[in-house]
Amino acid sequence: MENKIKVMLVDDHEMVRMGLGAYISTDEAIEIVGEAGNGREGVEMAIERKPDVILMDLVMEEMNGIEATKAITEAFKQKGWDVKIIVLTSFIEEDKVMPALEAGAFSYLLKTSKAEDIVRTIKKAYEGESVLEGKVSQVMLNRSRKKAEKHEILTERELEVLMELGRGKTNKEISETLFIGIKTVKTHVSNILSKLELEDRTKAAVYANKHHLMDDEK
Amino acid sequence: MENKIKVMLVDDHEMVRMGLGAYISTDEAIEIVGEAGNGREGVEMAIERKPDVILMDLVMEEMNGIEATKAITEAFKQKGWDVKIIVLTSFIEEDKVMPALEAGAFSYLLKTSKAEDIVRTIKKAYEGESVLEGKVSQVMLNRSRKKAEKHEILTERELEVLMELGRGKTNKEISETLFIGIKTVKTHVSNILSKLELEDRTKAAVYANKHHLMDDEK
DNA sequence: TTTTTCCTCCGTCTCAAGACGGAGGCCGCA
DNA sequence: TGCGGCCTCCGTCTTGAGACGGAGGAAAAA
Repeated sequence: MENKIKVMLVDDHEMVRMGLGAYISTDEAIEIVGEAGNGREGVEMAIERKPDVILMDLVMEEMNGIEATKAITEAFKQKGWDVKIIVLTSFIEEDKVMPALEAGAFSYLLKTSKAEDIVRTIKKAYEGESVLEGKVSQVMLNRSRKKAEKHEILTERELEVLMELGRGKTNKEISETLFIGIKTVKTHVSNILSKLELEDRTKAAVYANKHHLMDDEK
Repeated sequence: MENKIKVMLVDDHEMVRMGLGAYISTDEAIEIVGEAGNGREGVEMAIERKPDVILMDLVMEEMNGIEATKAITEAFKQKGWDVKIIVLTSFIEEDKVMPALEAGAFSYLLKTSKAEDIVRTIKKAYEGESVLEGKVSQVMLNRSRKKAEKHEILTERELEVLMELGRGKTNKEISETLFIGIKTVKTHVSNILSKLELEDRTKAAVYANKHHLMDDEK
């Protein structure tokens, strides 16, 4: 058979690559054309070997799966090639499902999946059919339903203030950080509290932390 | 050769078990005597098959790796048997390293380890030599050095108050929750702030959240 | 037993916080 | 062009927060 599905593995766990490789290769319709241990390698190898399907881990050093996915889909689009990327991850990381799909991931599977399910997903992906783990679609539903996250009704500036609140700063400190007057900060804080239906800055700080609003720097 | 090292795998990722199994079995000195997909199965199977070494994942449904490790070491100790449990996990989960070792884990490896390193660790464990991933020992050092986690110098009562602070409560609310006077709450808060070298309750709330002090109920 | 530590409560005083009202400037949209 | 939303700043007023000092009781340590 000439037209085997060319599959590439990108995962920093050697044993996972071995396990996947071992099982997948037993299927006659599939052929492993490469294995990469991190995102960067994965991107280079993908461009070099033009696989049909890529199994991509998310958590990796050097370059994570989401960046790699984005890089590969962009590169392939430029060249007019086609590839289906299946994200394969250890557990459902809420905040990574959507970014992964936005980056161009085609399917989303958990590593706890049975080997035969993975093979089935590869074949379906090759045929153009997307597979999302049951729990994944639930997460997406939650997203779109809970989309009315309270803090999304805040203006940009108020959100900045809320982030500073989340760091535990006083009005004075915030005014110095954002280069505005203390009175202005007070106004923003008041608006934030009423919009979020909170009583005081402490509750706002807790809110900001629980919603991971300041995960950028530190 | 009769005396092969009897190894058991406990991991809910089928492909990891396959990968490990495939590689390990190629070594003549080692024999896989069982594979379990969660902690409970693992415990039962361990008691039934008396392996010499167990490779144990931490994150599993049904019963996690730490509980399983504890259960197995206790059961084996009662029966006078011996077993070395090697924890094999995806990434260093700070809070789980120590509990795992306390539960009786003998070695601690990352899944990013190369297959041959894992085999080497198995053999060393069988011979009684413990192997800890480099980063793991660093974590332990950090622990013992940073052991002076600020909030550990707080009295029990102050810690309770800090937890309420972390939930964003006012002095009045705290006084009602803990059935003490507002003045008393103020005293505690003052002491907490000076002990933790913080300026106000908001910073204390952020501190409590960052250190996951109220992860019990909600 | 004496001493220390911790939890409890009281009052006073100062100041940051927050509510409320008002106002000017900028920008996008109708 | 005019309207509305947003960011900015001002003042006044009330109150919760926090510092400071003092004190009693219970329980553990010396």
